[in-house]
Amino acid sequence: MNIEKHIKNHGLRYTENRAVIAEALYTSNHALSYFDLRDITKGKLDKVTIYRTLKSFEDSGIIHTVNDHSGILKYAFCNDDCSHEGHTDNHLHFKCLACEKVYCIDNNKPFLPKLPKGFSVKKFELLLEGKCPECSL
Amino acid sequence: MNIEKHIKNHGLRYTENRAVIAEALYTSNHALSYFDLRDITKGKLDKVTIYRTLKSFEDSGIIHTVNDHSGILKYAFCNDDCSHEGHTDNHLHFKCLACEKVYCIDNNKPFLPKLPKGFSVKKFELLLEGKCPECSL
DNA sequence: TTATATATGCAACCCAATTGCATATATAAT
DNA sequence: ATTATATATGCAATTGGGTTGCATATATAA
Repeated sequence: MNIEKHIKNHGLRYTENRAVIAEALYTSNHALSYFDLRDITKGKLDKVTIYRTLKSFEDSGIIHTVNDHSGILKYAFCNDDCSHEGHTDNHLHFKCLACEKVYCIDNNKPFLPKLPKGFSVKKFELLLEGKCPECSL
Repeated sequence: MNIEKHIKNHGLRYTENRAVIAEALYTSNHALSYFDLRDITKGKLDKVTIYRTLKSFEDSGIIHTVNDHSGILKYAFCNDDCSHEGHTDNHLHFKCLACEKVYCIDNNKPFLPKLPKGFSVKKFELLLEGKCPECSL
């Protein structure tokens, strides 16, 4: 993964800050919050810069937001299917009730529950909660 | 549905305010926010009273919260399976992208996607988005 | 090399939701 | 019924994640 190219390929200017944030999100195995990123960058970046960087990344399809109902938004690196034109809809997130980490999990086989007549589905978001492998040991 | 009994059966004191809020949630076909309830009660109830009533209802299993990622929590009446001991896990919510109403829909046949080894699921929340019957006409 | 668009930092702000505290009211005890 | 006690309510102030305005800095285009 060439972070600089990846950022530029999504139509964004490359900066050191963006590289650090993108790198952190890319290498993490779970979704990161603003606070995670603030700590990772050791408070060197302004809050607004981090939030705006995340917004730019989201708009351009580099990352997507994860709402785990904690009140704190989290962000995760997108696979290659995402772009500024839209994100893939197979969002499946797993939140560990012990460590509270949120993992992105490939939803290999999309399912769709039967809905009453008249409802048509454009996208969905599935949040599973339980115990992650680390916390199950 | 006897609202007074229902409230008392869940271990809460019966008050006029609670009756009005419970009634509104019971009769609505979609989840209501604090703002919806403020309007329904014509601003006669204090904001804190509404929020605390909702909290009490949720804690006692009368209602459950619905997070539709709008930044405003919504609340919906529970079926009889819920109590202070816990809510049923079959949460399935449908948010209309047109009118933005959120509907609770019975998840008759629970599904569970295959997860990588080590993940165990305690509960899940599924949010579907699309068009509701009214907005599809 | 200069011009221009975008990125960054600081301060102030937004707003859904919560907390502290005094008062009112529902239920329990007598 | 009457009093005692726990809970409900209202008001004011606060919290906290996230955003906006604006001046300055920096990346890219000309």
